[in-house]
Amino acid sequence: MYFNIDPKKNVPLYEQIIQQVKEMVAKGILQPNEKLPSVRELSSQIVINPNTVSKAYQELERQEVIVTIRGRGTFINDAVVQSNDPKKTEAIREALSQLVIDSHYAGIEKQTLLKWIENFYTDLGGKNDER
Amino acid sequence: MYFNIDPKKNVPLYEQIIQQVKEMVAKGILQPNEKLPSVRELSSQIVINPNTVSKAYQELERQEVIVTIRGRGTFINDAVVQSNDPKKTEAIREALSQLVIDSHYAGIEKQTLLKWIENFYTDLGGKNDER
Amino acid sequence: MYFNIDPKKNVPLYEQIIQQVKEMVAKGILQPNEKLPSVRELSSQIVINPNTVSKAYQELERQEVIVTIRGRGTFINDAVVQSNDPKKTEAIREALSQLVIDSHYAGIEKQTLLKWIENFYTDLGGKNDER
Amino acid sequence: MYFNIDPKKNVPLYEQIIQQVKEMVAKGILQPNEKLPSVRELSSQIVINPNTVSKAYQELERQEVIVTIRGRGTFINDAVVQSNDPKKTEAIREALSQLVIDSHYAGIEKQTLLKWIENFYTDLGGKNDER
DNA sequence: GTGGTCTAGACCACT
DNA sequence: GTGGTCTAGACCACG
Repeated sequence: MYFNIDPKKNVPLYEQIIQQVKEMVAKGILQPNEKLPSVRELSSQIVINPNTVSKAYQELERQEVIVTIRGRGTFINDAVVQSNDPKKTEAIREALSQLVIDSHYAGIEKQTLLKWIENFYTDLGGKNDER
Repeated sequence: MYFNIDPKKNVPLYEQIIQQVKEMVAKGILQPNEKLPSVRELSSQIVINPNTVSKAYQELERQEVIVTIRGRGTFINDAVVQSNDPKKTEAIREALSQLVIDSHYAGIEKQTLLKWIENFYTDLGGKNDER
Repeated sequence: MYFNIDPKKNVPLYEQIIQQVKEMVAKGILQPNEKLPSVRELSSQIVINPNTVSKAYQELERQEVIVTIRGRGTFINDAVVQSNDPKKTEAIREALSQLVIDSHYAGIEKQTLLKWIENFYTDLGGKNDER
Repeated sequence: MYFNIDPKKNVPLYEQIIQQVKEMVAKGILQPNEKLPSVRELSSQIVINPNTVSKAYQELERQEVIVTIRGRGTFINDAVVQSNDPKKTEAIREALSQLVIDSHYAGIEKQTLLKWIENFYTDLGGKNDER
């Protein structure tokens, strides 16, 4: 459970936690039913306000990535829930569109983008192999 | 020059303007040296405060997408400037990484992402074909 | 943190703030990671609108002189970033050229200019001596 | 009489004319009593609004760089008038101070600045030799 | 008419 | 409490 939180980024701290938990789950670093550190533990580990960690956990629970069992703690959900929400899909499509345009201005070629995507999926694929 | 500004999005209004101008330039809808609507014009067209449009224009000028000539107006820059800024590149790489993870949770397959990218580049490529 | 803002100058207020922060950083009066006054604090201190201070801070952040951490405040950047931007260099060269011509008309001699430059560098050098 | 006017610069057009006339006079390219093009001539030559040229000429006359003789035209003044205005001197000193700080951030070394000044004075010196 | 600057005042997200 | 965004309205320099 190593977090890499950077307050200087303009991504909110709680959002960074969410992203990294989801990333670790997607990559299989965090396994189903594995226990997460408590809010207090994590907040002292990454030197952050407990409320911020709490907010991240609440959002992760809402997204069904983790579940909280009263008195026992928070755990990774059994299975990755795929939302298949059309709104979410459209949002991602738009974000990708903007990313292509930004790449254009940054001088990044299509091949580079495609290669990156392949690599990112390889990272996720490692998880599937272990199944 | 049709803008599609949505105040309900959590993307700031001025950011939406920036994105759409950059998109239109990248797609060749806006040609080099073409005049943009004046701050007042655009602000009344999309029913927004002039200061907000002004902020967008100033940021676009900083990115060298447009140039403003005092007392005359703002114009698309002669050539698209590609920054080749390593920081910008890394930021895009990270954003793409996060996008892949989000796609994973949204149930979007790799093939879909790759197809979208191809399509987006076709939109940009149309500009080159006309040259 | 003493600012000397003069609304009568034709230099914009936000530009005066930028200049003075950069000056204090270059002279070592403001140290890396030091906290700047909050937007509201500074705006009430120098009797100016908060938006104007905000604009100055945002530009300083863009120039990587300061970093802002959400909900916590703004801080001097760890290291002074030297841009080495050819455009910026050329702009300074031109400004210096104009300044020499203006000096000519103002009856300022070359030796005076050279002496002033030496003095200004002594002010900056004091910082290096303390290292 | 070649002018190099760039509307894209954020220096006002009339200011650019003033600067270039003063530069040409200081370098001896324009000699005392030499006739300047009329407002209409110059405005059509550099494709600019006549009012803008007029404004530049008025300011140059105020600074006693040129003189207008009714019905005959405008001419370079007999001698370069050196103002020795303390306010002007202080303004130049401040501008130089800011320029040194900007150089610091742009990664320009003191030696480079000094060398540039020497070069600029060599350009002016050519005039003195011809006297 | 053009953009640039500034003020006053409001609301919001983040910590 | 922190900065970020937006509105409304004003004044100014420039062309």
